[in-house]
Amino acid sequence: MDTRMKSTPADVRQRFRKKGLKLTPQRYAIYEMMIHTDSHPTVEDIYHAVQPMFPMLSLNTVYYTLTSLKKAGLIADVPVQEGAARFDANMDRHHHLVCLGCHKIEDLYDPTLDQLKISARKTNGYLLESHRVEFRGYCSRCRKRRSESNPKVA
Amino acid sequence: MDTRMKSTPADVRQRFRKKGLKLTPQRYAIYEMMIHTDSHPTVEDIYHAVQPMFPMLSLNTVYYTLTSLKKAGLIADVPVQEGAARFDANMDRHHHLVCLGCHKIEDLYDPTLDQLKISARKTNGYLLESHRVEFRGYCSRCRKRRSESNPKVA
DNA sequence: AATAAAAGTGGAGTTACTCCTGTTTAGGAA
DNA sequence: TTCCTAAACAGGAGTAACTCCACTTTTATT
Repeated sequence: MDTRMKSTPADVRQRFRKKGLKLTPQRYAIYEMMIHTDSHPTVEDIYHAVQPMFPMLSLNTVYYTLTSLKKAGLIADVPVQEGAARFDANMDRHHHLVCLGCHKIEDLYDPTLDQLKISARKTNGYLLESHRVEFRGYCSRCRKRRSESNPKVA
Repeated sequence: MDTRMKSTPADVRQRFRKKGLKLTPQRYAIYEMMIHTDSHPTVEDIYHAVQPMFPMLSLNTVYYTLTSLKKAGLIADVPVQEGAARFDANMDRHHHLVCLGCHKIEDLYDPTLDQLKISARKTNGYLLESHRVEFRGYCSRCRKRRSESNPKVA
């Protein structure tokens, strides 16, 4: 179900090579970190996770690396209303569940959503490439916090 | 189909009152402008459209007004990957068609998309409030521009 | 007409990037 | 194995898009 599971160092090396990306220690660490989380981290999150291994790491390098990985199609970014950009190394077809309270983003796998179509008439002349579905609400923790301060909300 | 059509000045006055919003000339002009466009304008777009009528208008007022209108549920913002936030005074249920070339956003009405559901098991404990669907591609103008410079793309 | 809360203004401050310059390094070629 | 060049890295400066603050003005109510 998830391509991230079968990413040995050799897999990563080959994947980078195929895209013409050089494999530097910093870049490898950033990509590794992203592959092993499903938290949709921000640039800051990634920087703080990787910086201990590379004390001289520049925030700039994180930005540059994310841009390179995105161009190569190895990661994607998740559009959000609030705050900093969020990134995702899970390139399998999926959608998102977004918490309106804590801004947590969870993955949602649903083949029905993958197959959504709209009639040609409604595409308005667009050549469609993809679509995404986002469900919004409150995660269980935020629900609890909200119902404690305001018993009216479920 | 579109609540924006039946917004006379009296309607707007009443709508504001109901939400406890004072009706100032600046605020009225901003809301009016938003009601009469389907371009999903940015803060800058709104400022430039309204400022000629109010030479002393502060960009800050536009931000403050948009925040107030959003809190009151009279407008919504559209999450986008690139650039500044986009706003929408069309509060009817609808989805969006986003151009990857020029970042134009068009409205998409489709009852099937409105009624999407996911199984309780997949909601992961979330209390869902809403969902949105975004179709991405290239609008007719960007398609033409792209096919001129690169005949391989449709 | 008086009043209080809300709204408007301009300026300073902050966040999240983005650009620039110079240095280092990966990976292919000699 | 060393050499070479494009790619990648680091640090600093610069910018866009807000956000906050202090003060003034206006709205809607009494």
